[in-house]
Amino acid sequence: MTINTNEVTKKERDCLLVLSRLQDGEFPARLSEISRDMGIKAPTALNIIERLEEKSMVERKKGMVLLTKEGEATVSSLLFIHRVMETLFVTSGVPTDNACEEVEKFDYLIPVSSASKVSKSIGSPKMCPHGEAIELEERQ
Amino acid sequence: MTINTNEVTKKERDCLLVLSRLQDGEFPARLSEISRDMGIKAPTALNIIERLEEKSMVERKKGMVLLTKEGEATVSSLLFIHRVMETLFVTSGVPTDNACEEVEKFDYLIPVSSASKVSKSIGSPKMCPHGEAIELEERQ
DNA sequence: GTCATACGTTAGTATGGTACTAACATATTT
DNA sequence: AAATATGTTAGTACCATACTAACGTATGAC
Repeated sequence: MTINTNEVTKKERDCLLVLSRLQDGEFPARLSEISRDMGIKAPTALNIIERLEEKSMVERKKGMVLLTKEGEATVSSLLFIHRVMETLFVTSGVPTDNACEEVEKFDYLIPVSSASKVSKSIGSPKMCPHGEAIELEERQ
Repeated sequence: MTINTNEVTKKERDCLLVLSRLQDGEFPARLSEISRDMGIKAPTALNIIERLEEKSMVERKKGMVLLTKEGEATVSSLLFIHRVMETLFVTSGVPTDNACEEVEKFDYLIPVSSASKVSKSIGSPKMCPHGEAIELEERQ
């Protein structure tokens, strides 16, 4: 499977991550929850979700919004890239909260292959500053 | 003076760098040259230049397009950030040409303060992979 | 069973960034 | 004077982002 970062916009990226977080909870994500979490109105969120659907990253079934395999792979890449860059920033002296905010503005523009190389060169950290695992599910 | 990266769009960034390169030549930059260099039509380039003018980064005098002090400070920041990230990528194993292409997609979104910290943490390199100096004119 | 609330959806509109063509104005060069 | 280059204006277009208003559907309260 192709790892498809770089094919999403900033808000699509944000939506994918919200979706991934919600999907880990008890119930599947619903539009109202997504829009609330993203701080945008339902029609705007729907618009983003429909674009993600066209990109085969999301499926909808009876009001539930679900990540596809492709969507999950993209989330996995995005999280990996985000955490690598965040770790780089924090170990360089950027305060953790700043690092997170700053990195989310550009992480989705970095190829996973390059983030992977950067990760190795900073010692393949296993944890990001928030204590989340740094790992990549699929590799090509 | 405030260093104002993060206040430009991708094309404004590109335009500033083209402007900086042209300004180092014999003659001041002209619209036709800028649009040729950027690979876009004159009206599109003019539109970008007008936005940069509103941001006080550019001035126009009799068809000449000139960077203001603020514009030059922004270019200086942008080049610094670009070269730091490019160096990081290349020393991590990303081929030089790829690194340049990839980094220009997101360098303008990184705060100079963070790039500065990353620079120190990778040993304050003096040269980027293209042999250009890595330095910052103004610091706050 | 009806009413209210929540939710999803559609339509319409708006703004900003990027991009074009066509047309025109102005200046320089031949 | 005509041709060429350059800059400018107007009009249009597309995408991403965002909103409101309105409508349909469903679910739970009473």
